[in-house]
Amino acid sequence: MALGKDYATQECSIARALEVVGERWTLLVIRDALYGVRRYNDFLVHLGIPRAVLANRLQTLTAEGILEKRRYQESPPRDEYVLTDRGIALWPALRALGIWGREQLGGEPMRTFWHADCGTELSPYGACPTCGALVAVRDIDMRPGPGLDPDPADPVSRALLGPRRLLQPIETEQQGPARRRPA
Amino acid sequence: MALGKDYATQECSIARALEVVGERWTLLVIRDALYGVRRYNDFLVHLGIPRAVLANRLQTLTAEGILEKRRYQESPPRDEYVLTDRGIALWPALRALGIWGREQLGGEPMRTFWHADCGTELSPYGACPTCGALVAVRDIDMRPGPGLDPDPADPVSRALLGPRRLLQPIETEQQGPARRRPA
DNA sequence: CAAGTCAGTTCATTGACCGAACCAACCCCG
DNA sequence: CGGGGTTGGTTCGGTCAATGAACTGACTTG
Repeated sequence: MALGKDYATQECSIARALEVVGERWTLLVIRDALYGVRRYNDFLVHLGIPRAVLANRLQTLTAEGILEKRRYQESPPRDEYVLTDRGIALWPALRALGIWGREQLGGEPMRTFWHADCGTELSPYGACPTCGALVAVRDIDMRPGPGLDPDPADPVSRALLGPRRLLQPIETEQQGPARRRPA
Repeated sequence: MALGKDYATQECSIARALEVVGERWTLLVIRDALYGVRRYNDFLVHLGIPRAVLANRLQTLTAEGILEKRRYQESPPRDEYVLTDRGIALWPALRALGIWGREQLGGEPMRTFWHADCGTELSPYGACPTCGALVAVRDIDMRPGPGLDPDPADPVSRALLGPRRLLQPIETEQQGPARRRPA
């Protein structure tokens, strides 16, 4: 949201959090990053966000220490954006929002979350009913739920069809340059 | 945020939740409502939100079934805005955001939350360590924390100084009409 | 009736978002 | 080397929302 001057005067941790991650699109970028999206173009097509806004959000989130920009190849220089611990710590907030959305706005669950170590589905607040303890984000398996309606035209959406570990990088088929077309 | 057309295409409960409560100021209005704020003017001065935006948000939230508009006196007709169950259900998401804000952005806790029945401070995810179970929002006591820096000019801020039950309506001193001034 | 409160609405200005176009670096193929 | 293609941006005009200040209208009290 970036309430600018007004949020700054708020005597509240919630307001300060929203000052950083409350802007339009920001939490969805972080959600995608948790799902394993790391590259500019993957965010772009999966979110349907305007290019300028995405560039702005990635820069802001990097400056806030929520994402880290990392060179992952040199030949054509390419960077990826990876969540830091500070970004990963937003998982409980995102999950709480998602649960509210499903319970209150109706619909089948789109994705379900499981403790990878023991195969139990997570409780609403992220604990494992079998183990009793909170589950680290890296130990969470995400599986498609009955309400999921993927977009076949979107490589990221396709990559998220199978069960996946959270934060595990998505491999969209690199289409490489200059492929001659069939016709 | 109200991503408008774009959020609608998102195959995700988080996006649908943000479509409803993600706009600027919206979550802060709901936070205040959880703290017991109910009246237009109290939201106005406590949040420092532009009047037009507040009116818009209250109307939207009422239409979404998150707030309920209620006539509480007739002589000058006055309405108050009270959280519905759907609105109260946002408490875990707001708490998760607040915890992230405090842990990641630094600072002392502004407010602490306790199980009213047994006097134990709540765990980060809203459970009572003593009783073991989740605590209903109405059974939560809010107490000022070390980081709280109240604004003496704001009646709501003053009313929130003492320990309070969540959702318990705030009584700002009704100043009534037409008071002659000291000078 | 004057003065003041509460809950808005109206309005001009500013800023953010949007979509499309454009650009630069690079890579491969012929 | 040139053409075509991809990635990751930036630039630009149009539009839409937020902001702050002023105004309205119902009401009440002195």
